[in-house]
Amino acid sequence: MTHTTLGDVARTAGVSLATASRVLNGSTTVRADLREKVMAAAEALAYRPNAHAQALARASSQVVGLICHDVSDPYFAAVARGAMRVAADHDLMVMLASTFRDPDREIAYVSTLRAQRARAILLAGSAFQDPAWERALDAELTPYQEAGGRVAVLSRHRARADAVLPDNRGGAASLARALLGLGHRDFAVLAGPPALTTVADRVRGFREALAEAGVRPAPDRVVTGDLTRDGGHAAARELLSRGPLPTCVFAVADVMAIGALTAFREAGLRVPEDVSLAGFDDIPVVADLTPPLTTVTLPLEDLGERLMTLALAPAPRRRHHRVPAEVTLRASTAPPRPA
Amino acid sequence: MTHTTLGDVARTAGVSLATASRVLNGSTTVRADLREKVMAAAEALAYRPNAHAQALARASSQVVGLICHDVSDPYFAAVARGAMRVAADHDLMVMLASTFRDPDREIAYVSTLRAQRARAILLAGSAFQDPAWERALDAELTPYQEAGGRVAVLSRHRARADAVLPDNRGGAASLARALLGLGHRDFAVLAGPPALTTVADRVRGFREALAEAGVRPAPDRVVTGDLTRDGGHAAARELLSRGPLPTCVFAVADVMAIGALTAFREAGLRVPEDVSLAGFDDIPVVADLTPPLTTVTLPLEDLGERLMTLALAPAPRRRHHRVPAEVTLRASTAPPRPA
DNA sequence: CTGAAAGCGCTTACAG
DNA sequence: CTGAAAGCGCTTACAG
Repeated sequence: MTHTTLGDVARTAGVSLATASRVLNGSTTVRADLREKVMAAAEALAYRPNAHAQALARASSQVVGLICHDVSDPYFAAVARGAMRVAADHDLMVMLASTFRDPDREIAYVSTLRAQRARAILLAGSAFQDPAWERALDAELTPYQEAGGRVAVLSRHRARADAVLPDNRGGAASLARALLGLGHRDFAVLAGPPALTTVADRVRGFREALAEAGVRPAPDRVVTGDLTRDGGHAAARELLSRGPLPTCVFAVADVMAIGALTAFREAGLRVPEDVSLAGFDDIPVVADLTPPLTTVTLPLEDLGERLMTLALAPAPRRRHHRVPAEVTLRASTAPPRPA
Repeated sequence: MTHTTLGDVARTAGVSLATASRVLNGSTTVRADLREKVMAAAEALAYRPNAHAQALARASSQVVGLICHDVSDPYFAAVARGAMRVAADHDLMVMLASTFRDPDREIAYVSTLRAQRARAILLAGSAFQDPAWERALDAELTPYQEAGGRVAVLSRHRARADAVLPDNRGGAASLARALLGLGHRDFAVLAGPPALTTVADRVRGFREALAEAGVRPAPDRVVTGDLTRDGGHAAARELLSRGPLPTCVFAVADVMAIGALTAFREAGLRVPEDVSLAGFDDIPVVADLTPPLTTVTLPLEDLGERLMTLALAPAPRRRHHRVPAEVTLRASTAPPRPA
């Protein structure tokens, strides 16, 4: 890679490196004729300053890192969109990484982003409830932060960092109450990997609210699957194989609910006539499903915007932005059919 | 940002910069005891080499740029996923940019990626059919390529670069033939911005195949909208307002078809009983819609993988990977109701 | 206002 | 095998 350098520009403009640098950085203290020459030379040579050299000389970079579990998951796609919008407003580039829910890979990416001297590192994926992982993550984050790096996390993490905290537990509880309100007493839960804080919080909130009403789903009515469309599909099939269907099914994420919806249809079951179905997140497409999905609405793009904004505006102490999660009732849930 | 430096490591290990560098780069020519000391020091200091300094010294960087129109569009999300997977295999980080279909922003991002000395720049978004834009893009791409940068584009571009070319025109033609085969003669098209090559190619292929059968949709049956869910929703409403519905509607992208499907349902129309509907792309969710959507299948993740692979494996001359597009018939299309 | 020079944090011939 | 030194492409006090 032999790109044009500042030296080339200075030479063809007949000025010193310093002057060329000043012009290109918008300093106003340069004589007009020299400025012209430098601009012309840069233009003629299609010059672009080497961002690495600038980062080194200025000891600051124009990149920010965003780590998520999977960009192609609509939840993260929406969060990334919001975060990238804010980054663009600040003339920052974002390095995006997908861990595919591999804890080790998450840590490796943080390390890489640290090497890149990213201005900030955003952890958009749910944390893993695993002390060893937390320690390893901390071992990367701490030196990064001590060196001036900024960290912001989405959802509950143990990391000492600014955080955007969607009310997963409260949202799930509200949903449970709404479903109880429709008359349901017989529930199943399609859960994701319990090691993920987000999953744990949602399951917990849902169970707690049911318990308040004296309702407890049987253990075999809580099915674990991948936090994906296919995971939801498989979990729903597993549920069907375990015996009589409950009147209402809660999938801890919309992507799982989508898979479940199709599994139910394939089994000849109608939603909500035969079984009510609810999800969580309110990713864009669920309102276009048939029936439109009842879910817990999170302002996804907004979450991403806040996350980036938090990371970019240093504060004396840690900040926690709690974000309410609201139940959105749609046609996929209805009162249970009288037995 | 004052991170630990190689100098710190060398000092605490009691060796020279060169030796420390060698150990950390895996050189085998370093005495075992010194190697140990260096490793220990690096570990103790939580040292991470400065990627900018490395890029400068080695004249090569570990990043590759990916420019798309909108990460939160499932089409790009899937393409990005594939591209990122390949990047991860090569230990490369990807800088992701969304242009939101703003031609100027696209060029600005190419320029920024050039400044980052990205190893490769991938243009995943459809090109704009606009000579001024093409010139401006070329003005960025040419110096980048001359300096050794690699460029790969997805879908038809005029740029002199490696290309992955989904058969948009052929796929749309095949779809048209399949729909004619069902008995349809009365079509509408929900089209995106005609300045996009992808849109132009799909509309053209569809029209050509209809023409071969002596069928021509009336001009007011071709409605233009944004290439989004909302754009499809609006276009479908506009179509409805223009008079009697055709028997079959082709949306040039699945995201538009999703919006159209909901618009039809809101209007009390049943798909496919009252109107058949088909899309293009086969983004993951369309198989879970009710009815599942007939569409033209593109191997989206694969597209992204190929794009990245192409960019990473330099070749003596330009390569064009043509990717077939296959019709996938699902329940959203059916023979027209006898009049 | 302008330029020579030092420095950012690495890598890598080149000596020894 | 190891180290001193030059160099990567910039920026920015410091002189003048």
